[in-house]
Parts: sequence; structure tokens; C-alpha cells
Amino acid sequence: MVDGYYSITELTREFGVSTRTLRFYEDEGLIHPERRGRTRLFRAADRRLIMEILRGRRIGFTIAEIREIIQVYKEPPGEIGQLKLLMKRVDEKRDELRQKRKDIDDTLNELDNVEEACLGRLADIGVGT
Amino acid sequence: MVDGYYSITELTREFGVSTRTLRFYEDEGLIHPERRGRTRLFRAADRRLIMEILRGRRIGFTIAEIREIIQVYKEPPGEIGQLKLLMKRVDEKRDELRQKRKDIDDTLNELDNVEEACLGRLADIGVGT
DNA sequence: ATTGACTATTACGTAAAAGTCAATATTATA
DNA sequence: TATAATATTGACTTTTACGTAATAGTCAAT
Repeated sequence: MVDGYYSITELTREFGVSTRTLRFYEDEGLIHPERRGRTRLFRAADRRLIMEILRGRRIGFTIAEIREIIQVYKEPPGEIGQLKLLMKRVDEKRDELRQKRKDIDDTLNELDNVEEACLGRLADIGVGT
Repeated sequence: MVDGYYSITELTREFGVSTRTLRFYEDEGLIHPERRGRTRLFRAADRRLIMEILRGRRIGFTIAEIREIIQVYKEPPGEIGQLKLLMKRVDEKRDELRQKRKDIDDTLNELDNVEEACLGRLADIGVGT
């Protein structure tokens, strides 16, 4: 990091993504790094935004959904109908995420079983592991 | 449900997926419904498996990963190396799922903020909503 | 006899999210 | 100043997980 700016490669290394990915996010209007000539320069704010984008990606949000969330943060709707619609969508998202969390918990329990089964077999086959 | 068998359409209705999806899962070797002539007949066990597949799908597992998990349940590896490898993969999956759960929790909190902001604006604009 | 609901197979199409590659700058540093 | 490292754009390709015809067989009810 130099002069308060991150280079694209710095960020790709930090987050384990490719440059193509960050450029893709820029093309999609998710981020707007500054430029010096043609070179992209990322501020700390850009970096934080990227972290949020990747978090959204991890939990299965589409680019469109992520863009929408960012949009809401930038300028929340001013019209009542829009606001109510947004709140409805937020509620739906919440339900979806709660279901997902339950799915994850269930799967974590299953993984525990798998592991125990493995340990059992290991104990049977090769005595000392 | 007739004779202990579910038809494909019954299941698509129950789970909100298309017949194409269930046939695709069969092509991919995830399920193996019986046949009467060419028609697929699903047992309760097939139905439960489909539920697990869809759960895996909801939390972002790929078909390959789901197939692998099913495989482990059907016949867990008998060789020590394989077992250890499996346990390592299980550990990794667990970490991934824990991260995902944290991501979800964080996002749920954010959604709370969004909703509050909406309520605030609604209170400002249209007094009684 | 026909209509409607359901089923099948084969095959091409598609959207999302990048990956890959080529050709070309720019920059750093030895 | 050479030369390696890093950057850019643009175009084409890939993978995943189905969607969407097109075509046709089965069966019950009208």
C-alpha cells in the first residue's frame, strides 16, 4: 500500500481473487476505483466494499442482488411505494438467510457424524493413528 | 402417492423444482428412482435423498460435492489414507460452513439496519403508514 | 375418439461468473 | 537503458445447473 492506495494485485492477493474478478466487478458497476492514467487505484473504502461483495458472494447472492444492496446504501429510495417494496424484499431475504443458516447447522451436524464414523473405522483398522 | 411410490410431478410440486431438475439429478447419478416401463417411480428413500440434495443446493454445494457426500454415506472408504483425506475434507467443509454462517449472521444484522432506516424514512415522509 | 394430464428422450440454449489469452502499455529497478 | 514485473483492454472460452423446445408414448375421463 502506497500513498493510501492499494494496487489491484495487492487486493487480489489479500482476497484470493483474480484481477479479472475485480475488473468484472467494476464493469458490473459494483466498485469504482480511481485511476492514475489507466491504472486502477483502490482506496480503503473500495477495499471494504470488496470485502462486502465477497461476503455476499460467499452466501450465494448474485451480482445483481449485491449491486442492489450497495445501491440502497448509497441512496435509499425516497418514495413510499419503493420503501415498502424494499422492506418486503428485505423480509424475504431474511427468511431465506434464516433457512440457509438452518441448513448449515443441519449439515454441520451431519459432518460431525461423518467424522465420528471415520474415527470409528480408523480405530478399527489401524489401531494407533 | 400410490403403492408406496411418488410420481415425479408429485415431488416437483412438493419441492418446487421442475421435472427437468429431478431428471438432471438422475443423469448426474445423485438419485436412482425405480422404473415401471420408462416411468420413474420414487420411493420414500428417494424423496428423502432429494430433500438432502436440495438442502445442499441451498447452501451452495455443487452437484459434484453433493454427489461426493452421498457417496460417503453409501460406502465410506475402507482405506486409511482415504479415511484421513476424507476427514481433512470434512474439516475444511466445516470451516467453510462456519464462515458462511458468520457471513449470514453479519448480513442479517445489516438487513436489520436497512429495515430500521426504511422505517425511519417512512415515519418522516408519510406519518401514518 | 378425443382431450388433458403426465411422462419420456434428445438436443440445443442460456445466464452467471469468471478464466484464459493476446496484444499492448507502463513502471521499477538493477 | 535494458529488462523484468505489472498493468491495461478486448475477445473468446468455460463451467454449472438447469431451461426450453420438439416429438412422442400412456392412461383416464368425457
